Amino acid sequence: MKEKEEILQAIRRKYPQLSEPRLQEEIAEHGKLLHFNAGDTLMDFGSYIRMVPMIIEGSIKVSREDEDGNELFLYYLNAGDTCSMSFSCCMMNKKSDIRTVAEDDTTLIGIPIQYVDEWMSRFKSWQQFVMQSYDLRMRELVQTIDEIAFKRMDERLMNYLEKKSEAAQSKVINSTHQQIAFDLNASREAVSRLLKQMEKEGSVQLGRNKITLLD
DNA sequence: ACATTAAGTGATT
DNA sequence: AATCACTTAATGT
Repeated sequence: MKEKEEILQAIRRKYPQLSEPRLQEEIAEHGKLLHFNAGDTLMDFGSYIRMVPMIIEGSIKVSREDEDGNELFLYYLNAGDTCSMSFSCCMMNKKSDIRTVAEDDTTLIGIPIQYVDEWMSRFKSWQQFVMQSYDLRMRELVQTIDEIAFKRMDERLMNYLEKKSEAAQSKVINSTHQQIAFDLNASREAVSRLLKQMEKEGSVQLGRNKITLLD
C-alpha cells in the first residue's frame, strides 16, 4: 500500500528515535496519514480527541482560551513533535482544553488512542518518546507561564516572533499586528508600538502584513 | 478614484 | 498597558 510506505518513510525520517522495526510497522499499519491546509482547525475546545497526532511536516499553533473568549497562544508544534496534551486527554477520555490550528499546510500521522496506550507497554522507544515529549512540552509551558507572569511585553513579543519564524522556517513573518496582539492577548497598539521600537533598534524590519527578523 | 484594511500616534485613564 | 479617536498608508475593486 502506498500510504503505509509513506508513513514508514516519514517515521524513519522525522522520528528516528522510534527505532524498533516492529513499532514502525505498527505505526504504518494503524496510523492514518492526514493533511491539513493552513488555517484549518484540527481540534477545538470541547471536542473529543480520538487520535494522537505526530507531525510530519508543517506546523500547528496550540492556544488556550479564557472565560471571556480571549485567546492566548501557548506554543507551536513542528515536524517531529506530538501533542502531549492529546495523550492525557485521550487516556482520560476528556474534552480538549485547547485549540489547535494548522499554521501552515501540515501533514501528520494520526494514531488511534488505543494503540498509543498499548505501545507504551510493548515498545521501549515509544514509551521513551511519549515521556520525552511530555518533558519537553512541560518545560516550554513553564517557560511560557513565567514569561506571562514576570516578563515584559517586549520580551514576550520577541519570543513569539522567534518561535513563529522557526515554525514557518523563515525569517519573514506574514501576520498583522492585530493577529499578533490577539495571540499575546495584548492590544494592537501596544504591539505596533513595540514593533516600531524594535525596528528602530534594528532587530526587525516592518512592512504591511510582514515582519522580517534581522537580528 | 474610492472603499477597505493595516498601521501609526497622541491623549486619557 | 488598555482604550479611544483619529490620521496615514497600502491594497483591492
